[in-house]
Amino acid sequence: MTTKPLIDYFEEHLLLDEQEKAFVAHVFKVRRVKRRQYLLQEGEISRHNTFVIEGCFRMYMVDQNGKEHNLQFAIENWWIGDIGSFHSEQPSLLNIEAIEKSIVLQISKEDQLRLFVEYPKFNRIFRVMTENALVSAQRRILQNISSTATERYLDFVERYPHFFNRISNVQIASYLGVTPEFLSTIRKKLSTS
Amino acid sequence: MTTKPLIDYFEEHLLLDEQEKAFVAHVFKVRRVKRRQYLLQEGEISRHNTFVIEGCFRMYMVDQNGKEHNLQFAIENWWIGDIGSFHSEQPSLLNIEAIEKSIVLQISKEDQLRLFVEYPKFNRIFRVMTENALVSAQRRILQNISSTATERYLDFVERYPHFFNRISNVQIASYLGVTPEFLSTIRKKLSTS
DNA sequence: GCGACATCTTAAACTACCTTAAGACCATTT
DNA sequence: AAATGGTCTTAAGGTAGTTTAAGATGTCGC
Repeated sequence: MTTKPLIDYFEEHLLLDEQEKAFVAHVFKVRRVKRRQYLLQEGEISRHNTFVIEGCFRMYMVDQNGKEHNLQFAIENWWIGDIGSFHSEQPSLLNIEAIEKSIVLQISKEDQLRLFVEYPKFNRIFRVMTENALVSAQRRILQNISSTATERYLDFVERYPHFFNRISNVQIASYLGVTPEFLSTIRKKLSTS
Repeated sequence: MTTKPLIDYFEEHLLLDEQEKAFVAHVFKVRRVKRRQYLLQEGEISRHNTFVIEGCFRMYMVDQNGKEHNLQFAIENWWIGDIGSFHSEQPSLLNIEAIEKSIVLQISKEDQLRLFVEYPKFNRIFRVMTENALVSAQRRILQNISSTATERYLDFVERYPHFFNRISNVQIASYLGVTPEFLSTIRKKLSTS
């Protein structure tokens, strides 16, 4: 039963009855993804919401100079997707790439709407999930406008130790908003002090 | 009827019946706020969710060096509040200060829970509102890690022309994550080119 | 009309971060 | 065994942003 981690996740918010569990198992589809494979590419419309069962992803934007900037990582029990594109049905500016061989559960927009209409409880669960994501995003904004790169790096290591062990420094630098070279000098200063 | 702008706002998402409108008018309380008065101060628990009828606010954090960093502004028809503290009932790290003499509508946590339970439609409205806020926050994160201060300033002016005319450059600099002095040199360079 | 106070600007010295380029160290592929 | 490509590091010179201090302007209470 591949949907077990997802049902467990939902039940951390609200308990589900058998009918709801069955519906979740029915509308979320398993998908296996190779390393370097994309769930979403710039220009496409995001048609699915994705929950990670196993593996690791990054979501990034490419700027005018062709440089990549990581907005988010996702590992086991995290959600990933371009909410804006998913809702507005406009082409996405983001890319979602598997950093490791992965297994995910995906729900389509139509099924998610059915989920909300037929089982209103999920409106509430998704509202709380989104609120939590917003709080994290606000934390990161404040950190970006108030901290040095060194402070941001230390906070990242402390806050996401599991990410830190799985993700290359190139990707972490891109998440923190510095060049890999500068992250390297930060790490050196920290290790020799 | 002071709640009209709020009901109009809700109805941009979903139409309300008379009962729902009456409940909204009942649970949202009008509050008048002087310039420089606070809706929330660091260390307090956020007990209300606030919708601005008239006036202007800023929400900011104070860092270890005593410097203020603006997370958000809010004018007519915007929401403002520390969602994290409101939900977790933990002391807030944020301050919300009136930049202008203002009028707001506030709902308590208990009433908001009643709203969600008795009129489930609002779960959906608030979910969508929160999703939109999250998309904006993500945009800002990407901009912070990928753009120069000049680009961020130009984007701010274009995106929020009404803010731009009402808010001092000191406050805008604090929102953009630069010193007021540097914002001044940015503005000079832009005006002489 | 004066004093007190906030806002905005300018400039010089300083620090954080970037660019470019190169070399070392892997893990894969051929 | 050699070639390839990704990761991490080091270093030198450049640009973006900060700090401090000072002066100009404007606004408000009295």
